[in-house]
Amino acid sequence: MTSLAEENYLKAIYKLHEKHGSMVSTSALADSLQISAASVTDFIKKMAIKKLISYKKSKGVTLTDQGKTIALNIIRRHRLWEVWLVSNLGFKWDEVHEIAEQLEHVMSDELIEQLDKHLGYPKADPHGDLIPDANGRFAKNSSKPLLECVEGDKVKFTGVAEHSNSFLQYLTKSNINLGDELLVETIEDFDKSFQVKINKKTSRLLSKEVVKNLLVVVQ
Amino acid sequence: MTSLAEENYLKAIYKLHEKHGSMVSTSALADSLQISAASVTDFIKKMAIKKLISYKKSKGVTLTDQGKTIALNIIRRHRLWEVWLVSNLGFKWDEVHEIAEQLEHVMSDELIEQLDKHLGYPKADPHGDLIPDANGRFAKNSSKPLLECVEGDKVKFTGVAEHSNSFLQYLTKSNINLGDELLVETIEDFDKSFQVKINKKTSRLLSKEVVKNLLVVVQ
DNA sequence: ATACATAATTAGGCTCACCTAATTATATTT
DNA sequence: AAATATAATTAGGTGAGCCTAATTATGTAT
Repeated sequence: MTSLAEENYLKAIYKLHEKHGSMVSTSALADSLQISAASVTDFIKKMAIKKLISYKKSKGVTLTDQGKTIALNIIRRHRLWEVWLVSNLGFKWDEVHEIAEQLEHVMSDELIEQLDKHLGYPKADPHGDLIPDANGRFAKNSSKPLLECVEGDKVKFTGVAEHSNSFLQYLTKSNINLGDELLVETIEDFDKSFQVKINKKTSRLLSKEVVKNLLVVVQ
Repeated sequence: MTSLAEENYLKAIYKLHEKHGSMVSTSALADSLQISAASVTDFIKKMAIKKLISYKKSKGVTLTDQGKTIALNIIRRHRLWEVWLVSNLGFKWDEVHEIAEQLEHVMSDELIEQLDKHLGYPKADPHGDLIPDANGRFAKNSSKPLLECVEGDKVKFTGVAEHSNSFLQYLTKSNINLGDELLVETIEDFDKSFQVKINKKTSRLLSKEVVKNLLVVVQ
Protein backbone atom coordinates (compact mmCIF):
# COMPACT_ATOMS: atom_id res chain seq x y z
CA MET A 1 0.00 0.00 0.00
CA THR A 2 2.50 2.63 1.14
CA SER A 3 5.97 2.40 -0.35
CA LEU A 4 9.27 2.68 1.46
CA ALA A 5 9.73 6.21 0.12
CA GLU A 6 6.25 7.24 1.24
CA GLU A 7 6.88 5.89 4.71
CA ASN A 8 10.08 7.89 4.96
CA TYR A 9 8.38 11.06 3.78
CA LEU A 10 5.51 10.60 6.23
CA LYS A 11 7.87 10.03 9.13
CA ALA A 12 10.01 13.03 8.19
CA ILE A 13 6.95 15.28 7.85
CA TYR A 14 5.66 14.11 11.21
CA LYS A 15 8.97 14.79 12.94
CA LEU A 16 9.51 18.18 11.33
CA HIS A 17 5.98 19.20 12.21
CA GLU A 18 6.53 18.05 15.78
CA LYS A 19 9.73 20.05 16.03
CA HIS A 20 8.87 23.28 14.24
CA GLY A 21 5.08 23.30 14.20
CA SER A 22 2.85 24.51 11.33
CA MET A 23 3.48 23.54 7.72
CA VAL A 24 6.56 21.61 6.65
CA SER A 25 8.50 23.30 3.84
CA THR A 26 9.85 21.60 0.76
CA SER A 27 13.41 22.54 1.66
CA ALA A 28 13.11 21.28 5.23
CA LEU A 29 11.94 17.94 3.88
CA ALA A 30 14.63 17.87 1.21
CA ASP A 31 17.23 18.58 3.86
CA SER A 32 15.91 15.98 6.27
CA LEU A 33 15.61 13.24 3.64
CA GLN A 34 18.85 14.19 1.87
CA ILE A 35 17.01 14.54 -1.42
CA SER A 36 16.83 17.46 -3.86
CA ALA A 37 14.01 19.98 -3.41
CA ALA A 38 12.82 19.27 -6.94
CA SER A 39 12.36 15.60 -6.15
CA VAL A 40 10.45 16.50 -3.02
CA THR A 41 8.07 18.79 -4.91
CA ASP A 42 7.42 15.96 -7.36
CA PHE A 43 6.81 13.39 -4.71
CA ILE A 44 4.60 15.42 -2.38
CA LYS A 45 2.29 16.16 -5.29
CA LYS A 46 1.72 12.43 -5.68
CA MET A 47 1.28 11.96 -1.96
CA ALA A 48 -1.30 14.74 -1.94
CA ILE A 49 -3.27 12.96 -4.66
CA LYS A 50 -3.22 9.86 -2.48
CA LYS A 51 -4.56 11.96 0.41
CA LEU A 52 -1.58 11.15 2.61
CA ILE A 53 -0.77 14.83 2.99
CA SER A 54 -2.36 18.16 2.28
CA TYR A 55 -0.22 20.35 0.04
CA LYS A 56 -0.46 24.10 -0.43
CA LYS A 57 1.70 25.02 -3.38
CA SER A 58 4.80 26.99 -2.36
CA LYS A 59 3.60 26.94 1.25
CA GLY A 60 4.34 23.42 2.41
CA VAL A 61 2.61 20.28 3.57
CA THR A 62 0.78 18.87 6.58
CA LEU A 63 -0.31 15.31 7.26
CA THR A 64 -3.90 14.27 6.68
CA ASP A 65 -5.50 12.06 9.33
CA GLN A 66 -4.65 9.06 7.17
CA GLY A 67 -1.05 10.18 6.78
CA LYS A 68 -0.71 10.87 10.48
CA THR A 69 -2.02 7.42 11.35
CA ILE A 70 0.59 5.82 9.12
CA ALA A 71 3.38 8.06 10.43
CA LEU A 72 2.52 7.19 14.02
CA ASN A 73 2.51 3.54 13.12
CA ILE A 74 6.01 3.78 11.68
CA ILE A 75 7.19 5.60 14.80
CA ARG A 76 5.55 2.94 16.93
CA ARG A 77 7.37 0.21 15.00
CA HIS A 78 10.69 2.04 15.15
CA ARG A 79 10.54 2.57 18.90
CA LEU A 80 9.40 -0.95 19.71
CA TRP A 81 12.30 -2.35 17.70
CA GLU A 82 14.68 -0.05 19.57
CA VAL A 83 13.41 -1.37 22.88
CA TRP A 84 13.94 -4.90 21.65
CA LEU A 85 17.44 -4.20 20.36
CA VAL A 86 18.52 -2.74 23.68
CA SER A 87 16.74 -4.96 26.16
CA ASN A 88 16.91 -8.28 24.34
CA LEU A 89 19.92 -8.08 22.06
CA GLY A 90 22.22 -6.03 24.28
CA PHE A 91 22.76 -3.06 21.98
CA LYS A 92 23.58 0.36 23.45
CA TRP A 93 21.21 3.29 23.02
CA ASP A 94 23.55 4.91 20.51
CA GLU A 95 23.71 1.80 18.32
CA VAL A 96 20.08 1.09 17.55
CA HIS A 97 18.83 3.89 15.32
CA GLU A 98 20.12 2.69 11.95
CA ILE A 99 18.97 -0.87 12.51
CA ALA A 100 15.52 0.25 13.66
CA GLU A 101 15.29 2.45 10.54
CA GLN A 102 15.30 -0.77 8.54
CA LEU A 103 13.18 -2.89 10.84
CA GLU A 104 10.45 -0.24 11.03
CA HIS A 105 9.50 -0.92 7.40
CA VAL A 106 8.70 -4.58 7.91
CA MET A 107 4.96 -4.88 7.28
CA SER A 108 3.03 -7.08 9.60
CA ASP A 109 0.60 -5.78 12.16
CA GLU A 110 0.58 -9.18 13.83
CA LEU A 111 4.36 -9.03 14.21
CA ILE A 112 4.25 -5.64 15.89
CA GLU A 113 1.46 -6.62 18.26
CA GLN A 114 3.36 -9.76 19.27
CA LEU A 115 6.57 -7.78 19.68
CA ASP A 116 4.78 -5.24 21.86
CA LYS A 117 3.40 -8.03 24.00
CA HIS A 118 6.79 -9.78 24.16
CA LEU A 119 8.39 -6.56 25.43
CA GLY A 120 5.68 -6.09 28.06
CA TYR A 121 3.95 -3.15 26.38
CA PRO A 122 6.74 -0.60 26.97
CA LYS A 123 5.71 3.05 27.24
CA ALA A 124 8.99 4.49 25.99
CA ASP A 125 11.99 3.60 23.87
CA PRO A 126 15.63 3.53 25.10
CA HIS A 127 15.92 7.30 24.63
CA GLY A 128 12.76 7.97 26.61
CA ASP A 129 10.64 8.73 23.55
CA LEU A 130 7.06 7.66 24.09
CA ILE A 131 5.70 4.78 22.05
CA PRO A 132 2.26 5.39 20.51
CA ASP A 133 -0.23 2.55 20.95
CA ALA A 134 -1.79 0.68 18.01
CA ASN A 135 -4.29 3.53 17.66
CA GLY A 136 -1.59 6.17 17.53
CA ARG A 137 -2.18 7.46 21.03
CA PHE A 138 0.60 8.47 23.41
CA ALA A 139 0.67 8.18 27.18
CA LYS A 140 0.66 11.48 29.07
CA ASN A 141 4.09 12.99 29.41
CA SER A 142 5.00 15.60 32.03
CA SER A 143 8.69 15.87 31.19
CA LYS A 144 10.46 19.14 30.45
CA PRO A 145 14.07 20.22 29.77
CA LEU A 146 16.25 20.25 32.87
CA LEU A 147 17.11 23.82 31.82
CA GLU A 148 13.66 24.90 33.03
CA CYS A 149 14.32 23.65 36.57
CA VAL A 150 15.46 25.74 39.52
CA GLU A 151 18.02 25.16 42.25
CA GLY A 152 16.93 22.50 44.69
CA ASP A 153 14.72 20.63 42.22
CA LYS A 154 14.93 16.87 42.51
CA VAL A 155 14.04 15.25 39.18
CA LYS A 156 14.16 12.00 37.27
CA PHE A 157 15.98 11.84 33.94
CA THR A 158 13.39 10.41 31.53
CA GLY A 159 14.46 11.34 28.00
CA VAL A 160 16.64 13.27 25.58
CA ALA A 161 15.69 16.12 23.26
CA GLU A 162 18.76 15.51 21.10
CA HIS A 163 19.42 12.08 19.60
CA SER A 164 22.87 12.48 18.07
CA ASN A 165 25.34 9.73 18.84
CA SER A 166 27.80 12.25 20.20
CA PHE A 167 25.29 13.48 22.79
CA LEU A 168 24.22 9.96 23.75
CA GLN A 169 27.82 8.88 24.07
CA TYR A 170 28.64 11.96 26.14
CA LEU A 171 25.92 10.99 28.61
CA THR A 172 27.06 7.37 28.76
CA LYS A 173 30.65 8.51 29.32
CA SER A 174 29.45 10.88 32.05
CA ASN A 175 27.58 8.02 33.66
CA ILE A 176 24.19 9.66 33.25
CA ASN A 177 21.55 7.08 32.38
CA LEU A 178 17.83 7.06 31.77
CA GLY A 179 15.98 6.78 35.07
CA ASP A 180 18.72 8.44 37.13
CA GLU A 181 17.73 10.84 39.89
CA LEU A 182 19.19 14.31 39.40
CA LEU A 183 19.39 16.99 42.11
CA VAL A 184 19.98 20.56 40.92
CA GLU A 185 22.57 21.86 43.37
CA THR A 186 23.45 25.21 41.80
CA ILE A 187 22.80 27.07 38.57
CA GLU A 188 25.45 29.50 37.31
CA ASP A 189 23.56 32.57 36.21
CA PHE A 190 26.22 33.68 33.73
CA ASP A 191 26.27 30.66 31.43
CA LYS A 192 23.31 28.63 32.71
CA SER A 193 25.53 25.71 33.56
CA PHE A 194 24.10 23.33 36.16
CA GLN A 195 25.89 21.63 39.03
CA VAL A 196 23.92 18.40 39.42
CA LYS A 197 24.15 15.48 41.85
CA ILE A 198 23.48 12.15 40.16
CA ASN A 199 21.78 9.37 42.10
CA LYS A 200 22.81 10.98 45.41
CA LYS A 201 26.43 10.11 44.61
CA THR A 202 28.64 12.00 42.18
CA SER A 203 28.18 15.67 41.42
CA ARG A 204 28.79 16.96 37.91
CA LEU A 205 28.84 20.23 36.01
CA LEU A 206 26.61 20.27 32.93
CA SER A 207 26.66 23.00 30.28
CA LYS A 208 23.52 24.79 29.15
CA GLU A 209 23.74 22.89 25.86
CA VAL A 210 23.48 19.67 27.85
CA VAL A 211 20.73 20.62 30.32
CA LYS A 212 18.67 21.96 27.43
CA ASN A 213 18.59 18.46 25.99
CA LEU A 214 17.98 16.47 29.15
CA LEU A 215 14.27 15.84 29.66
CA VAL A 216 13.21 15.32 33.25
CA VAL A 217 10.16 14.82 35.42
CA VAL A 218 10.03 16.70 38.72
CA GLN A 219 9.52 14.29 41.60
CA MET B 1 25.99 -3.25 -1.96
CA THR B 2 23.50 -5.92 -3.02
CA SER B 3 19.98 -4.71 -3.73
CA LEU B 4 16.73 -6.29 -2.60
CA ALA B 5 16.18 -7.70 -6.09
CA GLU B 6 19.68 -9.18 -6.23
CA GLU B 7 19.19 -10.83 -2.87
CA ASN B 8 15.96 -12.41 -4.03
CA TYR B 9 17.57 -13.69 -7.22
CA LEU B 10 20.54 -15.13 -5.33
CA LYS B 11 18.30 -16.90 -2.86
CA ALA B 12 16.08 -18.30 -5.62
CA ILE B 13 19.08 -19.52 -7.60
CA TYR B 14 20.53 -21.17 -4.52
CA LYS B 15 17.26 -22.94 -3.72
CA LEU B 16 16.61 -24.09 -7.28
CA HIS B 17 20.14 -25.38 -7.56
CA GLU B 18 19.77 -27.21 -4.27
CA LYS B 19 16.54 -28.79 -5.44
CA HIS B 20 17.30 -29.68 -9.07
CA GLY B 21 21.07 -29.58 -9.25
CA SER B 22 23.17 -28.28 -12.19
CA MET B 23 22.39 -24.97 -13.89
CA VAL B 24 19.31 -22.93 -13.09
CA SER B 25 17.24 -22.04 -16.16
CA THR B 26 15.80 -18.65 -16.95
CA SER B 27 12.27 -20.01 -16.88
CA ALA B 28 12.73 -21.77 -13.56
CA LEU B 29 13.91 -18.49 -12.08
CA ALA B 30 11.11 -16.54 -13.73
CA ASP B 31 8.60 -18.99 -12.34
CA SER B 32 10.07 -18.96 -8.86
CA LEU B 33 10.32 -15.17 -8.65
CA GLN B 34 7.00 -14.56 -10.42
CA ILE B 35 8.69 -12.37 -12.97
CA SER B 36 8.72 -12.55 -16.79
CA ALA B 37 11.50 -14.55 -18.42
CA ALA B 38 12.57 -11.46 -20.36
CA SER B 39 13.14 -9.54 -17.13
CA VAL B 40 15.14 -12.42 -15.74
CA THR B 41 17.41 -12.55 -18.80
CA ASP B 42 18.02 -8.83 -18.41
CA PHE B 43 18.78 -9.03 -14.75
CA ILE B 44 21.03 -12.07 -14.75
CA LYS B 45 23.23 -10.40 -17.36
CA LYS B 46 23.83 -7.57 -14.90
CA MET B 47 24.43 -9.98 -12.05
CA ALA B 48 26.97 -11.84 -14.17
CA ILE B 49 28.85 -8.59 -14.78
CA LYS B 50 28.93 -8.08 -11.02
CA LYS B 51 30.35 -11.60 -10.64
CA LEU B 52 27.47 -12.73 -8.46
CA ILE B 53 26.61 -15.53 -10.87
CA SER B 54 28.12 -17.24 -13.85
CA TYR B 55 25.87 -17.11 -16.90
CA LYS B 56 26.02 -19.29 -19.98
CA LYS B 57 23.73 -17.79 -22.58
CA SER B 58 20.64 -19.93 -23.21
CA LYS B 59 21.98 -22.53 -20.77
CA GLY B 60 21.34 -21.02 -17.36
CA VAL B 61 23.18 -19.71 -14.34
CA THR B 62 25.13 -20.93 -11.33
CA LEU B 63 26.31 -18.99 -8.30
CA THR B 64 29.89 -17.80 -8.06
CA ASP B 65 31.62 -18.21 -4.70
CA GLN B 66 30.75 -14.62 -3.94
CA GLY B 67 27.12 -15.14 -4.89
CA LYS B 68 26.91 -18.32 -2.87
CA THR B 69 28.31 -16.59 0.20
CA ILE B 70 25.64 -13.91 -0.04
CA ALA B 71 22.88 -16.44 -0.69
CA LEU B 72 23.87 -18.47 2.36
CA ASN B 73 23.91 -15.32 4.42
CA ILE B 74 20.36 -14.49 3.38
CA ILE B 75 19.27 -18.03 4.22
CA ARG B 76 21.02 -17.74 7.56
CA ARG B 77 19.18 -14.51 8.31
CA HIS B 78 15.84 -15.92 7.19
CA ARG B 79 16.12 -19.02 9.35
CA LEU B 80 17.35 -17.20 12.44
CA TRP B 81 14.41 -14.83 12.19
CA GLU B 82 12.05 -17.80 11.87
CA VAL B 83 13.47 -19.30 15.04
CA TRP B 84 12.95 -16.00 16.83
CA LEU B 85 9.39 -15.59 15.56
CA VAL B 86 8.43 -19.05 16.79
CA SER B 87 10.34 -19.33 20.04
CA ASN B 88 10.16 -15.73 21.24
CA LEU B 89 7.06 -14.24 19.65
CA GLY B 90 4.82 -17.29 19.74
CA PHE B 91 4.12 -17.64 16.04
CA LYS B 92 3.32 -21.06 14.56
CA TRP B 93 5.61 -22.70 12.03
CA ASP B 94 3.16 -22.01 9.23
CA GLU B 95 2.95 -18.30 10.02
CA VAL B 96 6.56 -17.18 9.87
CA HIS B 97 7.68 -17.44 6.27
CA GLU B 98 6.28 -14.17 4.90
CA ILE B 99 7.51 -12.13 7.84
CA ALA B 100 10.97 -13.69 7.68
CA GLU B 101 11.05 -12.89 3.95
CA GLN B 102 11.02 -9.25 4.93
CA LEU B 103 13.26 -9.45 7.97
CA GLU B 104 15.96 -11.34 6.05
CA HIS B 105 16.78 -8.20 4.06
CA VAL B 106 17.66 -6.07 7.07
CA MET B 107 21.37 -5.34 6.71
CA SER B 108 23.44 -5.51 9.83
CA ASP B 109 25.93 -8.24 10.53
CA GLU B 110 26.08 -7.15 14.14
CA LEU B 111 22.31 -7.59 14.43
CA ILE B 112 22.43 -11.12 13.09
CA GLU B 113 25.31 -12.15 15.32
CA GLN B 114 23.51 -10.79 18.38
CA LEU B 115 20.29 -12.49 17.32
CA ASP B 116 22.12 -15.79 16.87
CA LYS B 117 23.63 -15.42 20.34
CA HIS B 118 20.27 -14.42 21.85
CA LEU B 119 18.68 -17.55 20.41
CA GLY B 120 21.48 -19.77 21.75
CA TYR B 121 23.09 -20.50 18.37
CA PRO B 122 20.28 -22.71 17.02
CA LYS B 123 21.27 -25.37 14.49
CA ALA B 124 17.92 -25.50 12.71
CA ASP B 125 14.85 -23.38 12.04
CA PRO B 126 11.27 -24.29 13.07
CA HIS B 127 10.91 -26.52 9.99
CA GLY B 128 14.13 -28.37 10.74
CA ASP B 129 16.11 -26.63 8.00
CA LEU B 130 19.72 -26.23 9.02
CA ILE B 131 21.04 -22.74 9.69
CA PRO B 132 24.42 -21.98 8.08
CA ASP B 133 26.97 -20.32 10.37
CA ALA B 134 28.44 -16.88 9.67
CA ASN B 135 30.89 -18.51 7.26
CA GLY B 136 28.13 -20.26 5.34
CA ARG B 137 28.86 -23.70 6.75
CA PHE B 138 26.15 -26.18 7.73
CA ALA B 139 26.24 -28.74 10.51
CA LYS B 140 26.28 -32.37 9.36
CA ASN B 141 22.83 -33.72 8.62
CA SER B 142 21.98 -37.40 8.53
CA SER B 143 18.26 -37.03 7.91
CA LYS B 144 16.40 -38.75 5.09
CA PRO B 145 12.76 -39.05 3.98
CA LEU B 146 10.70 -41.37 6.15
CA LEU B 147 9.74 -43.06 2.86
CA GLU B 148 13.21 -44.63 2.76
CA CYS B 149 12.71 -46.35 6.11
CA VAL B 150 11.65 -49.96 6.65
CA GLU B 151 9.21 -51.60 9.03
CA GLY B 152 10.44 -51.56 12.58
CA ASP B 153 12.58 -48.44 12.18
CA LYS B 154 12.45 -46.08 15.15
CA VAL B 155 13.22 -42.52 14.03
CA LYS B 156 13.09 -38.93 15.11
CA PHE B 157 11.15 -36.41 13.03
CA THR B 158 13.66 -33.63 12.31
CA GLY B 159 12.44 -31.71 9.28
CA VAL B 160 10.13 -31.28 6.31
CA ALA B 161 10.95 -31.49 2.60
CA GLU B 162 7.81 -29.58 1.70
CA HIS B 163 7.14 -26.15 3.20
CA SER B 164 3.63 -25.34 2.01
CA ASN B 165 1.24 -24.09 4.64
CA SER B 166 -1.21 -26.85 3.81
CA PHE B 167 1.38 -29.54 4.59
CA LEU B 168 2.54 -27.82 7.78
CA GLN B 169 -1.04 -27.38 8.91
CA TYR B 170 -1.82 -31.01 8.11
CA LEU B 171 1.01 -32.10 10.39
CA THR B 172 -0.07 -29.78 13.18
CA LYS B 173 -3.64 -31.02 12.87
CA SER B 174 -2.37 -34.61 12.95
CA ASN B 175 -0.40 -33.79 16.07
CA ILE B 176 2.95 -34.56 14.47
CA ASN B 177 5.58 -32.12 15.67
CA LEU B 178 9.30 -31.61 15.11
CA GLY B 179 11.27 -33.79 17.50
CA ASP B 180 8.61 -36.48 17.80
CA GLU B 181 9.66 -40.12 17.88
CA LEU B 182 8.12 -42.16 15.07
CA LEU B 183 7.98 -45.96 14.96
CA VAL B 184 7.28 -47.54 11.56
CA GLU B 185 4.77 -50.26 12.38
CA THR B 186 3.78 -51.41 8.89
CA ILE B 187 4.27 -50.32 5.30
CA GLU B 188 1.53 -51.08 2.79
CA ASP B 189 3.33 -52.34 -0.28
CA PHE B 190 0.55 -51.33 -2.67
CA ASP B 191 0.47 -47.58 -2.04
CA LYS B 192 3.52 -47.10 0.19
CA SER B 193 1.38 -45.76 3.00
CA PHE B 194 2.94 -46.02 6.45
CA GLN B 195 1.29 -46.97 9.72
CA VAL B 196 3.32 -45.04 12.27
CA LYS B 197 3.24 -44.83 16.07
CA ILE B 198 3.89 -41.29 17.31
CA ASN B 199 5.73 -40.79 20.61
CA LYS B 200 4.79 -44.32 21.71
CA LYS B 201 1.16 -43.19 21.93
CA THR B 202 -1.17 -42.75 18.99
CA SER B 203 -0.81 -44.70 15.78
CA ARG B 204 -1.58 -43.05 12.48
CA LEU B 205 -1.75 -43.87 8.79
CA LEU B 206 0.37 -41.61 6.58
CA SER B 207 0.16 -41.53 2.79
CA LYS B 208 3.23 -41.86 0.58
CA GLU B 209 2.91 -38.17 -0.26
CA VAL B 210 3.29 -37.43 3.43
CA VAL B 211 6.12 -39.84 4.32
CA LYS B 212 8.04 -38.59 1.29
CA ASN B 213 8.12 -35.15 2.87
CA LEU B 214 8.88 -36.09 6.45
CA LEU B 215 12.62 -35.99 7.13
CA VAL B 216 13.82 -38.23 9.90
CA VAL B 217 16.97 -39.44 11.64
CA VAL B 218 17.19 -43.11 12.52
CA GLN B 219 17.85 -43.55 16.23
C1' DA C 1 17.12 -34.20 -41.57
C1' DT C 2 12.87 -31.64 -41.05
C1' DA C 3 9.14 -29.95 -38.48
C1' DC C 4 7.46 -28.56 -34.30
C1' DA C 5 7.27 -27.21 -29.48
C1' DT C 6 9.41 -25.04 -25.86
C1' DA C 7 12.78 -21.97 -23.89
C1' DA C 8 15.58 -17.89 -24.16
C1' DT C 9 16.80 -13.57 -25.92
C1' DT C 10 16.20 -9.03 -28.08
C1' DA C 11 13.75 -4.76 -28.93
C1' DG C 12 11.17 -1.28 -27.24
C1' DG C 13 8.57 0.69 -23.48
C1' DC C 14 6.83 1.65 -18.70
C1' DT C 15 6.87 3.41 -13.67
C1' DC C 16 9.15 4.80 -9.56
C1' DA C 17 12.04 7.69 -7.29
C1' DC C 18 15.55 10.22 -7.98
C1' DC C 19 18.69 14.09 -10.56
C1' DT C 20 20.34 19.09 -12.64
C1' DA C 21 19.37 23.39 -14.74
C1' DA C 22 16.20 26.91 -15.63
C1' DT C 23 12.33 29.50 -14.18
C1' DT C 24 9.02 31.53 -11.09
C1' DA C 25 7.31 32.70 -6.58
C1' DT C 26 8.00 34.51 -1.93
C1' DA C 27 10.32 37.13 1.59
C1' DT C 28 13.63 40.58 2.98
C1' DT C 29 16.30 44.57 2.64
C1' DT C 30 17.16 49.13 1.08
C1' DA D 1 8.27 50.27 -4.29
C1' DA D 2 12.38 48.23 -6.24
C1' DA D 3 16.13 45.23 -5.76
C1' DT D 4 17.86 41.22 -4.06
C1' DA D 5 18.14 36.79 -1.81
C1' DT D 6 16.05 32.58 -0.91
C1' DA D 7 12.69 28.99 -1.67
C1' DA D 8 9.79 26.35 -4.71
C1' DT D 9 8.43 24.71 -9.02
C1' DT D 10 8.81 23.19 -13.83
C1' DA D 11 11.15 20.93 -17.62
C1' DG D 12 13.74 17.42 -19.13
C1' DG D 13 16.47 13.38 -18.02
C1' DT D 14 18.47 9.01 -15.60
C1' DG D 15 18.86 4.11 -13.77
C1' DA D 16 16.65 0.15 -11.62
C1' DG D 17 13.62 -3.30 -12.30
C1' DC D 18 9.92 -4.61 -14.37
C1' DC D 19 6.62 -5.42 -18.83
C1' DT D 20 4.81 -7.30 -23.82
C1' DA D 21 5.61 -8.71 -28.44
C1' DA D 22 8.71 -10.36 -31.75
C1' DT D 23 12.62 -13.10 -32.79
C1' DT D 24 16.00 -16.70 -32.28
C1' DA D 25 17.89 -20.79 -30.18
C1' DT D 26 17.42 -25.47 -28.36
C1' DG D 27 15.49 -29.98 -27.87
C1' DT D 28 12.25 -33.59 -29.40
C1' DA D 29 9.41 -36.28 -32.44
C1' DT D 30 8.60 -37.81 -36.91
